[in-house]
Amino acid sequence: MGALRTPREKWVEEGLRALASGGVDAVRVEVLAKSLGVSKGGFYGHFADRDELLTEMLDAWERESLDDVVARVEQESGDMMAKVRLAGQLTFSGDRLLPIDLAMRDWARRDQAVAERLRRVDNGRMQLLRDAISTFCPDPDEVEARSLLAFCMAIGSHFLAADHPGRSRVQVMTRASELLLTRSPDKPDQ
Amino acid sequence: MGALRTPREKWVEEGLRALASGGVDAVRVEVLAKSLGVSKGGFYGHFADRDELLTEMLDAWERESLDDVVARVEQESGDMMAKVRLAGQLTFSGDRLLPIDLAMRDWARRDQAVAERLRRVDNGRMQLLRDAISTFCPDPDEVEARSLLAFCMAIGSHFLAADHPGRSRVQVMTRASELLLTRSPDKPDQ
DNA sequence: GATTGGTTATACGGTGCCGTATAACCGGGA
DNA sequence: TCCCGGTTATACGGCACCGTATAACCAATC
Repeated sequence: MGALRTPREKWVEEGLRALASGGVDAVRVEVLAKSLGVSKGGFYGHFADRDELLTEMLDAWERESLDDVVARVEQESGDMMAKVRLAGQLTFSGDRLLPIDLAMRDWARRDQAVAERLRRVDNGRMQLLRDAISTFCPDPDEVEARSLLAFCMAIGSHFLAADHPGRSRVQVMTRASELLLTRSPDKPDQ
Repeated sequence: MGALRTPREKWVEEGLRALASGGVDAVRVEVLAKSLGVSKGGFYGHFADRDELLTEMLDAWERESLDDVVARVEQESGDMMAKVRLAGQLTFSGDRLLPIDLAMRDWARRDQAVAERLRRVDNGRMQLLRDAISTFCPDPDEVEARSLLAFCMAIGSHFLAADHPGRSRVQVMTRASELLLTRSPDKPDQ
């Protein structure tokens, strides 16, 4: 029998790379073939059509950015806060997952199936935030609000183009994180 | 002389509509023509090529979502907080500007020229937030952090798919806004 | 080393889009 | 009314991509 010379995973991997750098519309099988140094002939041995590749990409991404991440986070020894930091590092730094994540979010706005996947992933991440913030914030409504703000910042900052005169973006984000992830002084009862 | 039957602005308008619902890659000359009930013949009388339409769309959007908005905001009679609310309403509610805004942000990630436009627009909006938050928050670093968080929430919430068990998204955002746009109790000096 | 099965290159028809060319159209000025 | 210039429809060649068909290929097995 012939061996798998460029297996399914190669196509998925290259597809995610194309998605990250050019959006869904940049995922073209003939383009991927050229990037892999291969003709598109073999593609249709692995996939029925382009759509099948796209859902395969969704599967791979969901697994990698949700299941794999929570697996690694759960065996983290530190406290809740350390777990959140680890999860953030795993998915939002490194040049691989972040651009894919952002592209997925734009894609999800126009495709219901993608939105569903994203919902699963985001719910997983939100739960991490809730657990961490709950350790110092007693009001569940405020926990939810802070979690949303933290998540929105992690994502939204990549979609913002504003400058911060005299400061760097990371400086501002560091300060913002302190506001969100730190016990605020007790409010005087009003 | 012949009259302008479907003038430049019509094409730009339809282009922005396509951008809003399908991203830049959905802005196709022949598609717009069909939407306008016209053949593409006339298009190339107004524009040299598709790129010229795209930059024209950028011009129109920048004008409408920055210049027009600040003009209307400046003649708002209320306090700073009211101005921010008005600006937010003008650009983030209504079904017109918001989807265009989101599409622009994704586009900007792959096109430097678009990123420049977005920067101008975002800087204008950030300044509104700074001015408003400064009225009750004395620490300029914290003003910057709160402004970033508020802006990130306004944008990022549209890219998040997470649920909030037992609450609605607007409820959580309302609570989050209170956290950001309201004086927090003085910290005990530590 | 011949067989065999999946894997691959190549060629093909079809489609959607770009930008050009050309001729028909049409309303205001002579 | 007749021209005239800009506006438009239509047709065209080109390109990129899809999915199919077919034959060459190649590694494992016999």
